[in-house]
Amino acid sequence: MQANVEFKKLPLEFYSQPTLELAQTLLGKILIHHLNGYTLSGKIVETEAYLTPHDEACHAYKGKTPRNAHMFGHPGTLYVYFTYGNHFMLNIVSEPEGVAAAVLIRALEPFRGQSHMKAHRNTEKTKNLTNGPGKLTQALQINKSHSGLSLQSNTIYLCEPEKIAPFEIECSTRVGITRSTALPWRFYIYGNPHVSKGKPS
DNA sequence: TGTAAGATCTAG
DNA sequence: TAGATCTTACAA
Repeated sequence: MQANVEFKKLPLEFYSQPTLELAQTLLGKILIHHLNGYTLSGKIVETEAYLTPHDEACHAYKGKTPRNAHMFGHPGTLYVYFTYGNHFMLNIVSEPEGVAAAVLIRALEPFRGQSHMKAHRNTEKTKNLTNGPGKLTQALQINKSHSGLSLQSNTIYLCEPEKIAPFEIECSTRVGITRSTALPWRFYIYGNPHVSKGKPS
């Protein structure tokens, strides 16, 4: 008997939709990471879209570099990068190969493996585990070595939740950037307590 | 080889 | 509210 069949892995074609639509449809999906024999998972509650060629805030706006190469890859690939000396950012690559676009996962609602997440984050507050892009990668132990990994792998992947509670999608300007700040490409589940404290203008 | 900037977080 | 922290990119 397989007890672990309650979730259905999202097919590759799911990631082929336009980036702005993908950023919205990713809300409510379950992100799963199998690590050292246990499972860490959470529901996506906040995303941001980054899309060339019109987005100056996108890492690949000035062209392809070794750092952002995965952003040009297949849809459904992970793009993880390191910033501010301390933090990894988790992105899901979208658009056909050769087009630089990705959706940043900004916040999760913790689901499985919360005790492990608390240990990774060195905190006891569930609310403080994954309510920010740097926090969720620390809680789920995601780092640069995962960049370029396919979401069809059995290590990290996305699933459709068994029951989908109705929710309202809210959009706003993006957080923490200095260029293209007017684009309303941040999406989150309205009223969810795990959404990060963004300061949209 | 040197310098500046950055999709953040935490403590005070 | 400001500082920590270090990788990446770019110019000389």
